[in-house]
Amino acid sequence: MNSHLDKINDFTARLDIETLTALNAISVEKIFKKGNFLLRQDEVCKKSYWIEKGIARKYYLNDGKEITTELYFDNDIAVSFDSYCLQKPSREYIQALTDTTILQTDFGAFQTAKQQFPKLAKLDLMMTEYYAMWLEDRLFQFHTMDATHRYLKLIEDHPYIIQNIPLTFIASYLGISLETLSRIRAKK
Amino acid sequence: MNSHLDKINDFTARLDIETLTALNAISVEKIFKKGNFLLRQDEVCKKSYWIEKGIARKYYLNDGKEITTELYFDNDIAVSFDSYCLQKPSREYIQALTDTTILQTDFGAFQTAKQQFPKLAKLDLMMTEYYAMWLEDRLFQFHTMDATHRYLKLIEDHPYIIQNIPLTFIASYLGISLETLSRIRAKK
DNA sequence: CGACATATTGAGATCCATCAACCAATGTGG
DNA sequence: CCACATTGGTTGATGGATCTCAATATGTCG
Repeated sequence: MNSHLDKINDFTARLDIETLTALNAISVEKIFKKGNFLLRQDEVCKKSYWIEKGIARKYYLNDGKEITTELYFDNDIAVSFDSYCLQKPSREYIQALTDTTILQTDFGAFQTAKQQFPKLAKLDLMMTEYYAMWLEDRLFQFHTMDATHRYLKLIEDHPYIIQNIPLTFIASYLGISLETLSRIRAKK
Repeated sequence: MNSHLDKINDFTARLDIETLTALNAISVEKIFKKGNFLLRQDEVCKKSYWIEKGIARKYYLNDGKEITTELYFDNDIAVSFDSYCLQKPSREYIQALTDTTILQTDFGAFQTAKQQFPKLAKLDLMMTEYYAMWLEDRLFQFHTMDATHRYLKLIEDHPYIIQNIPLTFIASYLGISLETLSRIRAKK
């Protein structure tokens, strides 16, 4: 799985200066304070957000309850995927959980840049593929693992997660109740 | 969600003759008998399979038990995604559930063709995006709906499914046991 | 210190899996 | 054309995992 991420990193590391310059030209650094929103429901996701430093989460409301769909750390890229691809209103919120430094890239400008710099188009495809594989893996976990195993897998992959993120968000990310998560943690 | 599929159909409908000819040149029609495998575990998925007519499923083995991850009908495209993208051995099987006519396209030839015909590259991205959105939606269902609602959603989206596919596969696709599915059906 | 968010713990209810028996339709070999 | 196996589906009893509601505890920060 991570071999694809390696491929992406390798690919970006080898980008020629012209392509990199073009990418920089359409990107802006921004800082979001803890609790602030990079994106809200019903807004169109017009930027991709590269998390330089900090923690963020993506979530939506279902029956008034927040369901966390993704957690972001350093070097992750955050978008509300269908809103970004289709440029339609987002069902999801993206929120900074700590003070977070972000490099945001404009959707429209990126589409234009892709036409001039084919490597950016290639990069776009690779990142989309990576996201699809990540989703497949997450689905696999929901399909085959119970709450305890999903939790163990999560802290195995991201040990630092428990120090930095409130349990409520982790529980909802794992698709279990806060109470169940608390009990799982009490046991082991 | 389906607006993206519309976009794809619209896009393919408008492809120029040169691009279409190139695509045809690297595609072959094949027929698989009911029960036969388009792809087995540990093989590399070197083709994409466009289902012209018939039904197929994708599944993997977990603890010796089959878990169905996707069901395919007319005009769906089947691949074992990570095996196809990374050209590494597949965890998944793809199997014809009826006699099935398929247009298969070679991975390597398609990569080459993409360089010559940018519209194929665009198409590749669009289809990958569509798959990611489909996965997001499926994850959403696992996250928010119980067995009954997942079943009702499935027959709402694909009413013909129950006439054509054994309950065992549908149950495992929904992430529930055969018995539970049977009881759900008995009720409503 | 007080106040509000965050986490733990307990008890009961609910969903669903598992195991096992059973049934109906279909196919096959003798 | 019958005896029997196979496949696909149903039904019942039981237990385990997890949710919900509610009470209590622990933080954390003004």
